[in-house]
Amino acid sequence: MDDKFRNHIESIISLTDEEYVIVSSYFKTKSFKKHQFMVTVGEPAFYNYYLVSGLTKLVYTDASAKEHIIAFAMEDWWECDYQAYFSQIKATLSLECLEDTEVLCITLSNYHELCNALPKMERFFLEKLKGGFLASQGRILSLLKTGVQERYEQLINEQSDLLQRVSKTQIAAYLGVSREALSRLSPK
Amino acid sequence: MDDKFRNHIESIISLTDEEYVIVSSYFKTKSFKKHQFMVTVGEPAFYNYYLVSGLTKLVYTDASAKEHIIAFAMEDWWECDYQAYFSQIKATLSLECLEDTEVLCITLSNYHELCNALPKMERFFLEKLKGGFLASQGRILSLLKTGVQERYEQLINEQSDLLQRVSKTQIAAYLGVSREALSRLSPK
DNA sequence: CGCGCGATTGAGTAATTTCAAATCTAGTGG
DNA sequence: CCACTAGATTTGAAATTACTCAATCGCGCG
Repeated sequence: MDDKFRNHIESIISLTDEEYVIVSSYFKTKSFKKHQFMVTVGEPAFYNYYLVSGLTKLVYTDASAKEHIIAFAMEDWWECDYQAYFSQIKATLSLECLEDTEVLCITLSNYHELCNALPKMERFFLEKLKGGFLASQGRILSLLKTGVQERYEQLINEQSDLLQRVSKTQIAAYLGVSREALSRLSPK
Repeated sequence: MDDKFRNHIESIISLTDEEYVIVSSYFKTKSFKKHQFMVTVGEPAFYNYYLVSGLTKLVYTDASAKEHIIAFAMEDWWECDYQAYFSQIKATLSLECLEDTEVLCITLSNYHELCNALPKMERFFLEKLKGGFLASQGRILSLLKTGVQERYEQLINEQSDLLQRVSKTQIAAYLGVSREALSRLSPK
């Protein structure tokens, strides 16, 4: 049933059947419907989520109710308000489903216990964190390079799958421009 | 001599004297003068640097020779073109000294060997990566919240030390606005 | 058919960039 | 102590870009 998850982990470290059973035991399965919130602003972020399927957006809603999308997450990605999760404080970001979504999730204390029980999982999480860090730095760079046009084209090239699953309003909130400005760019 | 470095590590994991000797043996000391490059675009990023003292900027220079500052790094920070370092490809970012800088540095292969020799160092690096990831996500958010004014005020509050050591031209390149626009903001 | 949502278009306004010139500051040598 | 220079900062003004608010278009669904 969770072959996908096992493959995901084994792309970084190898596991025996017994070890995989141990790993699995620390996770819980959940499902969410489109428009449901996996993390809600003002509430604790109990879980770190591995997306088995579906699509979510990690959002900051500012004082004037405008949404800013920090990241999309889909199949095989991990997502969460990590600031809130790791510090066990209330979430300032929301994680909302844009499609029906299946996840495996783990609490922070289970995460620590799992790393104790199976230290090599620490290497796995380190690699994931590394990936997240590099992706974030790349995004900072693309936001600084100012050219909205360029950012949009880069998105078209590198994440064309996203464009088919997400409204342009969401894309605009991700690129950091108004939906009208996005609409006036290059050949659709 | 390296008490500072030891304290830095021991703020996350504890080390015996012998262990600290092992750790140290994987690092090399270097010093750079103001305006020297610790990482140069087009060359491999051989080292990950721990800054003992000094100040550096991590920069992307775009096609029109405009500089975009991804991050500043100072005492007790780690910095490097991580994309290039971890993938062992040529750097697309430069790391330049804004002041004379003393570092401890480690190659990628030494990093791997160190983690094998002393697995708990993996937890240390994981924590550092976590810090970098959270900082990057915070920066993405502050770039999306658009208000340049707000970004500048946030910088004044949270990094007032930086303002005294860095020119406004650099600050502007970090905030993502022209130096003229920055100059026209709030009461200096 | 008509409703509702997303995308587009239009027009006026606000913010930012660009280029140029003026000002300021710190360090140097007379 | 003063003049001089180089670099950084500020100011000015025009041009560009993006935002906001409003209206319209397009399409799927009940």
